[in-house]
Amino acid sequence: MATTKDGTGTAGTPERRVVTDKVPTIRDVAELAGVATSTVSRALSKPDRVNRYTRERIEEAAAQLNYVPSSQARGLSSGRTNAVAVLVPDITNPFYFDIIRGTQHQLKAGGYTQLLVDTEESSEMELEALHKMRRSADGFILAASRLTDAQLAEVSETQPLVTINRASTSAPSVVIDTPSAVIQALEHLASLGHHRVCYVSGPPTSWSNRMRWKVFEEESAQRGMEAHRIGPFTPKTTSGAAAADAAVRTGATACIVFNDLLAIGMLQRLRERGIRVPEDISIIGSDDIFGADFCNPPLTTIASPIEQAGRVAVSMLLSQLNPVPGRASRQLAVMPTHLTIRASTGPAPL
Amino acid sequence: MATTKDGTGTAGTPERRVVTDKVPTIRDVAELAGVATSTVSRALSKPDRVNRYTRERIEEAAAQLNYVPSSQARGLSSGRTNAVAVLVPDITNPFYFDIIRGTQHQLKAGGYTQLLVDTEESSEMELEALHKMRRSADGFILAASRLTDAQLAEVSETQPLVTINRASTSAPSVVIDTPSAVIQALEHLASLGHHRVCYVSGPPTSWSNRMRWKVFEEESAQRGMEAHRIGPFTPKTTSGAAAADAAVRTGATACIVFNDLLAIGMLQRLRERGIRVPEDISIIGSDDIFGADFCNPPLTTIASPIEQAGRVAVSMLLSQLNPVPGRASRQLAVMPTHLTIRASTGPAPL
DNA sequence: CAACTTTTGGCAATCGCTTGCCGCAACGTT
DNA sequence: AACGTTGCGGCAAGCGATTGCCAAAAGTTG
Repeated sequence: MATTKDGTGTAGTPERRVVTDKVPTIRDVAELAGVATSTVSRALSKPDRVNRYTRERIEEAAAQLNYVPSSQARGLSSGRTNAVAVLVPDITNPFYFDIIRGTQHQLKAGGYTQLLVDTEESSEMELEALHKMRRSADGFILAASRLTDAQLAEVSETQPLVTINRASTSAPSVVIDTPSAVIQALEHLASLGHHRVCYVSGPPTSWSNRMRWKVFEEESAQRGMEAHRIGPFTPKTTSGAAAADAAVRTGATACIVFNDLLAIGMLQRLRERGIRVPEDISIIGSDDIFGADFCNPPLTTIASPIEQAGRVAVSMLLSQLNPVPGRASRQLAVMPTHLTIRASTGPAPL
Repeated sequence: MATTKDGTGTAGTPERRVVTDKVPTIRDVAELAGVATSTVSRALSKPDRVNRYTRERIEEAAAQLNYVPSSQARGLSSGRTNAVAVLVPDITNPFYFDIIRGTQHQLKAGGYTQLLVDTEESSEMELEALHKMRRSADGFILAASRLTDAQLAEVSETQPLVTINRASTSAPSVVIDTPSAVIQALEHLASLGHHRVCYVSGPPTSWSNRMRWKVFEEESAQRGMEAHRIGPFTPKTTSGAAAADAAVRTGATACIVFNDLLAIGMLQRLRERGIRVPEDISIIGSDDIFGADFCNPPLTTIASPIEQAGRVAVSMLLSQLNPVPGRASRQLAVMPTHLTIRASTGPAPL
């Protein structure tokens, strides 16, 4: 700050031309450069609309005054805010941290500001945010939206949005390749000799939860495995105890768990109860969140490039906001998954 | 801007007054309520400036139109943006997640929007953000600022800000009670019979890192312990391996580590090398981040209410932004700490 | 060289809201 | 009864940019 430069002469009190508490506006720049404000505006946002020489003069003036355009004013007159709201169901959950990291990164790269909102797993709050921020965001990224298809369709009618982990016909989405992931996991368990498997369910409003169970059910049937299902559980470590107990009661020798958080909670409970993982029961989590590699035992999990999902979602949104005439924007991105095998899975007990 | 307005009656297709794609402005509300826009504005932001009856009529009209004021326009004319920027050195780090969660929560409660920025551990980026967002945020929360005292003083001159984990005479701050924390930790180690202790240092630009070492050094001297120091290390799990190796080489029987991330990384490396924790070496982390309780072994750590720190920081900032005449706003908040003893510390080896 | 097209920059109208100032009523006060 | 007070609402001037429209200047063309 306090850039003490004074370009021209400014004879007078030397040194004191800068700062002076008042922030410079486009008019100050225009004055200094000897042009109209409209020209400054153009020079700064549509560079080829003005003569190169003029532009340079303006840029110099702007730099000299340390000018930063007011996003407020800009937004008001242009209708764009250069901000994108990212809605997540639970900031507490490390899974979303990765998404946030991805979106943050990509938004910054595109010159956008990220408005982070926690919807607390509630579709009402989600709708409310969508409504209230309508004016202050150019678009929305909905991570694991809790909205119904109808709501989603309606909302996407009026505002640009991209969903993550929630397929939808009405809005572009980034999804994880669940089927393939679950199949890989079951394959892994089958090869270890497991026959009785259990799906530990997450929030019923979660689309990905429903998807996982669907594939789990079909695929285990196809392999002649006995499929159980317990839940729903809140996807937090604290629900792990209940989940673990329920899982044990089913008699299953292996579980595929809605997410790592829950899986880690189960791990803790099982250890408390003296049930050995993986000797007595195998656990597979999902998401490969921070911590999955150093919990005890390290968790076998369905890994996916979550951060990248955030990035891709942003790109899709931005290309929707600033369409390139020729190219249609992508409507669906499927992120690949792979099974990261660690120590929480092992041969089925005899 | 294609504003299609026609004020008066618009008798014609009945019923079609609502929605019609165009978002309602304050003028629409005023018209519907039969008052001037200024009255609407007041009714909505300074309720007792207008007659109760009038206000109700306006509120009703607003509700009917589904009116949401434009934060852009509001900001432009009022000079306030109702947004606060939260600057963190590294969104990757779970420690900051807790802060973000805290600030998010409190900001929402106060009707503010959170603008999240990752400064990537760089003081330049921090300054740049501070500068660029000057107009778009009413205030700043600097978590673990990397600025020098002088820079901080200068910046806080022009914009309201609160620092977290960084004491400063120029700006209100929320800090962790480091001395007490380190003393507790050393006390714990002493009682377990440790004599050779090592401080595993984090980023040299981190104020809390410097503080911790200072207290560590003084206090261990006072107890006649042999104090080593290694580092600096990047505070990430990946640096843990180097840190672990260096720590072992010092011959210390216990380490206090700059943060949990690094400590967890060390735990992994030690385990790889077959060095037992806590039998061969004890490890104490700091922050009690997500994962500290379920890593292997669970980490003894200096815990502090981080999320609350975020909340407190926001309260301090907001009370600075909207001062209550009578009450001076707090300049310093010290968050208490306590040692959470888990399984990574034990008696010194013989 | 006249007629046209392109570039380039200025004018001024907005964008949607806030707020200082003013005026009108309805109420007390002496 | 004349004169403050107060309470309440309207007028209109901005806030700081963007942008449609226009005119002058510069470049092209036959």
